[in-house]
Amino acid sequence: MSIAIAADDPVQGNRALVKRVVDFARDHHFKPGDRFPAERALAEKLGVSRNALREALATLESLRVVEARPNSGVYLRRTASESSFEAIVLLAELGSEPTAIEVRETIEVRAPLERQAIALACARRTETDLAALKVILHDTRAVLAAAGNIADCDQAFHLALANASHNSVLARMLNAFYCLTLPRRRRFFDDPARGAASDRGHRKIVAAIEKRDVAQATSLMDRHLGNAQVYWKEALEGGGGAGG
Amino acid sequence: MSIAIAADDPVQGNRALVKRVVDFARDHHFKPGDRFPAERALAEKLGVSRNALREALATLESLRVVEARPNSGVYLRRTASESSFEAIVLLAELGSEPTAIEVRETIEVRAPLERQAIALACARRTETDLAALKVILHDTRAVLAAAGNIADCDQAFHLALANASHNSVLARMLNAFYCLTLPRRRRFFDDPARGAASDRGHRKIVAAIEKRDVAQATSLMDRHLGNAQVYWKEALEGGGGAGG
DNA sequence: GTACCAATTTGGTAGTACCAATTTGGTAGG
DNA sequence: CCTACCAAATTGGTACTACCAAATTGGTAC
Repeated sequence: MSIAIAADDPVQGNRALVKRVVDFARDHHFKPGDRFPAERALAEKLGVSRNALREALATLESLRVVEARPNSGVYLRRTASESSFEAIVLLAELGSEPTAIEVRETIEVRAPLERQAIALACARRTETDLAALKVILHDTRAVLAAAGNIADCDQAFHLALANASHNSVLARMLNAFYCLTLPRRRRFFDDPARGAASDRGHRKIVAAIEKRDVAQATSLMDRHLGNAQVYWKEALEGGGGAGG
Repeated sequence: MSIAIAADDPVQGNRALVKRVVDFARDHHFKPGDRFPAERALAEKLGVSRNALREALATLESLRVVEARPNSGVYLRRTASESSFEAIVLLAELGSEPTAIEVRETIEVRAPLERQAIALACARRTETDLAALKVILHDTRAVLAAAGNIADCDQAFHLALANASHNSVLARMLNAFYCLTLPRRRRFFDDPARGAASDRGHRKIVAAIEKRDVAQATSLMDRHLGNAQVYWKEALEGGGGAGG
């Protein structure tokens, strides 16, 4: 198990144009159901070719943020809940930090998912899964010894946990959460003490998974996530970040 | 609260092309990390313009199914867990029924999300939320009286429940689940008896939410989802569908 | 064997043209 | 005055060509 995640691109290609289109809607105080200017006009206004704009619109349509009606126009979706969770992830990758509300909502959803993941992992984890988790713990200790930032290790740990649940849907969702919060987590782990505390929690969790002790593992995860939630709430008023 | 959901298009526009690109990878036994033919070559092979192909690739890239590397090529993402959950939803909308494994995994994820939604709904539901739920119950009874299919009512009910949780991230995810399973649910509710049983469960749940009784509401939801799971499992061997 | 350069290949972008369906606006007929 | 009808304009959908910059490739000169 390597530590290669999805989030890597520094706002490039048509991603930047996607952001500009979203910004256009925001700047013009678009409400759900509102219509965008015609493709030709919008392309000229944004200073790009119609092709490039259409690729951006295709992206936004696949995320159910907009809806293109032939011979009519491109419309903002009627409700936010219609659009995809991935839309938030995309915007986050684009540099738009999630709002305080989105962070709260994300925490509320992540907790039961992580709880389910660890419960399934206890039941289904293989020796390979266990070995992968232990390798990450080993790597984490190495980074901590060098007083480094363990954000990547932390992400790898939780992703390995999700994989150990042998539920790819769950893994996809949790991976999206990690991509969403990676920048904040990186800042959070600038404090090595937090990294060490997180690492201790991880080790206990791995031990519980090794014993297949569902009750203890979920209990440990609840505590682990509880710590994270406290930090997130601080971050929402102050300036820090959150851990996992 | 109307009953307007996202899933409506019968495979149109560039969605069809997206499916063809995915099918291309499947037919050629692509493995994670494999490279697609160059855009110009692939466009010709699929009999479409490079523009149309690029729009399809933009869609697949936003769903993290493929990755385009400039001056190199378009590659299938290394792992399935890297790609977005929305990718499954998109493919489902395209007509690719989810596999048995995906159905099992979906159930395992949906349950804790639905549980969280109802818990939050008990705490946060407004009178408006409650009224919306009751309107849907009323509509459902009307459909049942006409021996109709309550799949849309069922979806509206669970979506209203998600909205009552006042967590848009949760609502987005649950909405994705409903879009994913709508065709099967529609077949499931061809049997009016199942519709009536589902309706009874919904009414009890609304009563519990009205009393803000979290324990009872979650208990009722567990039972409600438990019924659905049984039917899903039957559907995986037999031919039916599942309810919610 | 090595260093270097030119041709090819790649995704990224722009521009133009056309199609089909819809909307719009005016006009002829009642 | 209203209706019915038709033509022009608008819209998203598609195709084709051309060019760019970066990377790869292959051969050549040293």
